[in-house]
Amino acid sequence: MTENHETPDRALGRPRATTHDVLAEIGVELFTRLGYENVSVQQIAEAAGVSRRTFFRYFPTKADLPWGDFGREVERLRGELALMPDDIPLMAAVRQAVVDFNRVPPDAVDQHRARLGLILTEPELIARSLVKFLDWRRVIAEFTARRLDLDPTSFVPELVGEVALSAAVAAYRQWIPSPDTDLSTFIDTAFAAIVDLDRLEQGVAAQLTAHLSTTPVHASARTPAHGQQHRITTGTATLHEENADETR
Amino acid sequence: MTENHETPDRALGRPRATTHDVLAEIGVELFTRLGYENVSVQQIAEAAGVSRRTFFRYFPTKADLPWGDFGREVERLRGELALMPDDIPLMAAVRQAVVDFNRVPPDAVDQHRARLGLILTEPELIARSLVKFLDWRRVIAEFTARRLDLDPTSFVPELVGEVALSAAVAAYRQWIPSPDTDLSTFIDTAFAAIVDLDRLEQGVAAQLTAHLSTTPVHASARTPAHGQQHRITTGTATLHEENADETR
DNA sequence: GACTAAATGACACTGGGTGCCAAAGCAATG
DNA sequence: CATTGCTTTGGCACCCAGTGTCATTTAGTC
Repeated sequence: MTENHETPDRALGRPRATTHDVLAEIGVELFTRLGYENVSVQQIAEAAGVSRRTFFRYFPTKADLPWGDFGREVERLRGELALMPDDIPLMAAVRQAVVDFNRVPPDAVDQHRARLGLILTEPELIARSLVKFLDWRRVIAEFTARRLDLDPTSFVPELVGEVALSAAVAAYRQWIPSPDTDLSTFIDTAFAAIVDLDRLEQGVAAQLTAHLSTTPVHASARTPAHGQQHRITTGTATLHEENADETR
Repeated sequence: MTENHETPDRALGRPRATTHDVLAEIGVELFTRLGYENVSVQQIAEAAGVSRRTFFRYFPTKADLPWGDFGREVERLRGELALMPDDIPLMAAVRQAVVDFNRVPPDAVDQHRARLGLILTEPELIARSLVKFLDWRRVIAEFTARRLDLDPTSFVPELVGEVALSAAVAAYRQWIPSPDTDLSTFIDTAFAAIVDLDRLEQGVAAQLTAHLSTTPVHASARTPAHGQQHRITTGTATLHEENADETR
């Protein structure tokens, strides 16, 4: 009930006065324009032509607004993972699924950046993010657990979930303030870097940094469709390869 | 000012009526006994013989209580990192520093477990944890940046900070509900697992799980003093070695 | 004893979030 | 067309977290 999926059937009783999306849009607009703390729920409700009380029937918290229907998104991630063939190594599958999950249509990129910017900038929203990502992490952990035949709450699955989230968040943070960069590339690189973490040396890291900050959105960094093809099937892509590709 | 360091000098003006530690202790006790939401700041203040207003002069937020003086702890982490010789590989140094940082005297283990249990269980405290750990992560990132001669806000340093936090949190979560286990071992193993993430196979992961859940606190899992000696100096400890050690 | 510095306590106020209940609005039924 | 059933809304009262303000307390110092 926390995340209503806007049941499209329902035709009984008093009609709804608004939607999650409308409230979210109004809210994000006000937040980015006036600052999160300077906008009260009262204002958002009024702007949407709804009572304050009703707002809290759509969103349990003011801080949940920028997340929209995140429960739906989490299910999408679950779907991405379900599409991964069993013959792909675990981390390669997670990596690919997270990359696919974070692909947004070009015309929605700016809005997406604004949302993530809000979420990872405003302290109260940063706080909320961890709670929100609990389910996201659990999906990764469950996938890992299934693959390795372990309990989803055991060490390795939880660790993989945690690490995957790390990769995503670190990538978000770098991507947000950098227009004309590709989120997928950041995420993919983050996973590659994690796998090769123990080989970190000055030269490698520096080149990686340079590589990212100057790489525009280009075809080679995007997978064609949506999980059918797998650019990375061996799970052996490393920092060195990334750099070899750059310093050719 | 958010985290007062209980300046021991000061002998002017009206004396303090309480301390951070006293409030924290009372608060944690009430939280664990009655539940976080069922305890108001009013109650805590009364129990400490202080006005509600004064409580908020010691802690900016109710959710900050279980953290005590975390700013001091972060500085301790910085200290641990500063002790690491330059000839130790980056990740090995981070790993060792985080392990050392999380070492608590035996008589304080139960209390520490209670605190972490609260922090990682109660939603509102979970939320606060991310904000709290921002500084913690930054310390790791700054260390990494210094080592690699990069900007602390660039990709690799932030990623290392994020990943290190992942390791710690995943370890906490496994350690909390398991009395008679050693936190250091969990953290150390988490780092080892991350470095070897791409080699994850069924057998390895399962053995790792079994290994951890049955390993009591024993001497070999603890480093003698405090950063002088380094059990892991090569940075090449892997899941396989951990298991080789176990399946001997 | 007057002065100064620092902390406390009381009060008022804002805003988030919840419980409760009457009223609104639409569909189906008769 | 009026009634009934169902669901959502809106208004109200209320609790609690957190903040700004200011007088008051309690020391040490001159």
